[in-house]
Amino acid sequence: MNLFAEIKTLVLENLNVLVTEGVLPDGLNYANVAVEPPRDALHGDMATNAAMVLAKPAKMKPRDIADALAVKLAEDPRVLSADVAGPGFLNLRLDPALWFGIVIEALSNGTDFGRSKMGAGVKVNVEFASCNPTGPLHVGHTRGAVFGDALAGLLDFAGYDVTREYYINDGGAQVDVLARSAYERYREANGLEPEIVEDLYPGDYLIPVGEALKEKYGDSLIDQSESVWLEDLREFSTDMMMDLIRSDLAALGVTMDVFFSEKSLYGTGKIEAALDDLDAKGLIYEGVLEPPKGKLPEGWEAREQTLFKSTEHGDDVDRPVKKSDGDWTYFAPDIAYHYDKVQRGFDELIDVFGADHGGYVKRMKAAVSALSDSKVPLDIKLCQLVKLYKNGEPFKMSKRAGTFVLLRDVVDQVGPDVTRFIMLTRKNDAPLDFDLAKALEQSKDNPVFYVQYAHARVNSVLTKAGNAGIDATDTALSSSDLTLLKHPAELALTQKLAEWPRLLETAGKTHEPHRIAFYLYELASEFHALQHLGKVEPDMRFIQTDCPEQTLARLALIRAVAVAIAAGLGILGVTPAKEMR
RNA sequence: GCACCCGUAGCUCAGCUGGAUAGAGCGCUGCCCUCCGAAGGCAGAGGUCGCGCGUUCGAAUCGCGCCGGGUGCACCA
Repeated sequence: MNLFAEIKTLVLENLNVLVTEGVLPDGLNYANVAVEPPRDALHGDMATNAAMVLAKPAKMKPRDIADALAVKLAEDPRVLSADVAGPGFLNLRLDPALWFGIVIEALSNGTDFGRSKMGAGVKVNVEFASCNPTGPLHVGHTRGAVFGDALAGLLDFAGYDVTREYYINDGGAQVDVLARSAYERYREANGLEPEIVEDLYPGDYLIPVGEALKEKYGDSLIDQSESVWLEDLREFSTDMMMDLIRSDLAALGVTMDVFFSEKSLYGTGKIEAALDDLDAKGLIYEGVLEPPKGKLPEGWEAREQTLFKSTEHGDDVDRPVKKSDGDWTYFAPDIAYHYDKVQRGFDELIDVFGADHGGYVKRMKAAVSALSDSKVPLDIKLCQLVKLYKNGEPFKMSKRAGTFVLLRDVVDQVGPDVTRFIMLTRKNDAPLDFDLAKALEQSKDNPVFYVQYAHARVNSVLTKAGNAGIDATDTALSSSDLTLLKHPAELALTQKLAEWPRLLETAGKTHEPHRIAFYLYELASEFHALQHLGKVEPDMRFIQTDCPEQTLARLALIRAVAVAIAAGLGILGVTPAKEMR
C-alpha cells in the first residue's frame, strides 16, 4: 500500500465530484496533480498542488478550487483536516491510524515490505558488467556490476520481470590478443622465456592459463605457427577468463541469468538478419561519411562503406556497419545483439556502460528504436569513474594486475556488502570516491555502518525485550495498540516509514537505485534520534517495564523500521547486520 | 569544432521528474552518558543553487545562450 497513492486517488475522486457538481469544468487533465509529503511537517501530513495546477485550465482562482476541494476532502473519515495555505496548497492532516497501517504492513510483509506491482510484469532486460573476457574485473567494472545488479533487484521489487544479462565480447580482435598472450604464458609454463611484447596482456592472471594449456597440449604447440593454435587458444582462454569473471561476480554476490556470446552472432546469419531488418526499413546504404568537423584525425581519407542511417533515429551522424574491406564493424554485432533482445520479447532494455562509452549511446538507441519500430525503449546508464583511496591517499597498485586495481582487491579488503553499498551512495553519472579505510570505519560518516548500526540496534532492543519476558514476535507486535505512539518523534519516524513504498516506485521509474541508499540513511538517522531520546527522557525509552502496552507499540514501530532497512538492503544486495562487531 | 555528463555550504554530495523558509555528512563552535549500543544525539555558524535571458501563479529542477570541468568523437573494441 502506498499511502500517498491512496490519498492521491482520494483527491482525484473528489475533483471528479466537483466536476459533476459543475464547480470545475469538464475535461481537465490531472496528470500534474501530485500528493507529496510537505517540506515542513508543520504544514501537515500531506500536501497537494491540485488547485494550483488546475487553476489555469479551469480558468479559476487557485484558492477557490482549493477551498471547494478542502470541503470535500474533509468529509472523508481518513482526513482530519484540510487547510488551504500559501498560493493554493492544500495541506492535509490524516487520521494517525492511517499512518500506523504502514507499521502493520511492514510487520506482516517482512522483507517484502514495499514490494510493488508497478512494473505489471513488464519484461525488462538489464545488461551490465559486460567487460571483455580478457582478464579479471577491475574497480571500474565493479561499479557497473553493483549498479546493474541493484537496479535489477530494484526493478524486480517494483514488479517487473527482470533478466540479468552479460554480453561476452568474444568476437573481436581483443580475443586474438588474449590468445597470443596466453600462448606466451604457455611457453613460460614449458620453461621458455615469455615474450610479452607491448600489445599483449601482461597480467599474472594468465599464468594459470599457460599452465592449463601445458596440461592439455604438453609441448606440442611450441614453435608452431599461430595458424595452428590461435583458434583453439582463443576459445580455451576466453573460457578460462569467463570462469574468472564469473567467480569475481560471485564474490560480489552477482549472479547472471544469461551469458550471451558475441561470437554466436557470427556465421549464424544473425548479424545479416538484423541488418536485413534495417535494410527493409530503408536504413542501410552505401556511402561516404563526411570528415569530422574541426581538426581532422590523422590519416583521414574518404571511404565508401555500408552505413546505417542512424540519423533518422536521433543520432548525429550515420554509422558504419561494415569496414571498407567488407568486415563487420564492432557496431554490427551490437546491433544484432540488441535485435536478438527485441526478438526475445523484452518490453524494455537497459544497458549499463562505463562512462567512456558515452559516445555510443545515441547510435545504440537509434538502432533499438529502428529495430523495434520505436516500441522498445532502451535506457543506457553510464557509470562514472571510481577513484580509490586508502586513508585519503590514492590507491593504485594491484599485486596481481600491475596496472589497475581489481575487484578482488576491493572485495577482499572490505567485503561485498560494504563494496556494494558504497558504490550506490552516488548517482551513477557522478564520479565516486571510494576510501578503503573509511569504508571499514565504524562512524557516522560511513553510511554503510550507520544504516547497519540502526538495524543492529533494533535487533538488540528486541533481544533485550525478549530476555525481559516480553513477547516481541511480529505477530504479537502486530496486535499492539499503535495509537499509544503519540510523541512527535515517533510520528515522524512512522511517516518516514510510510515514504518507503513511494520512494521505491520513484527509484524504479527513474532507474536510480542510489535513492534507496540515501533513504535508508535518512530512515536510520530518524531512528537513531528516537532511540537517543530515551537517554534524555527516560519515559521515551522503548522498553517501559511498567507499561507493557506502550512497550509493544514502540517495539512494533522500531521493528517495522528494521524490516524496511532489511528490505532496502536486500534490494541493494547487502546483508543486514544483526550485530556490529 | 561537435556530442554527452557534471557545476548546489570551506570539502564530499542529496534534492522525491516544477512547489512553500534549498538539505545531509565531514570540518568548525557549543552542549548531552547513575549506559534499551555515546560506534550516538541536540543546537549554532556557513549558500547570488556557475552566469544571463526566457517559459510559469511558482525554477536548483524546464528551454535557449554563454563560462568552467570531465568523457567520447571516422573502418580499433
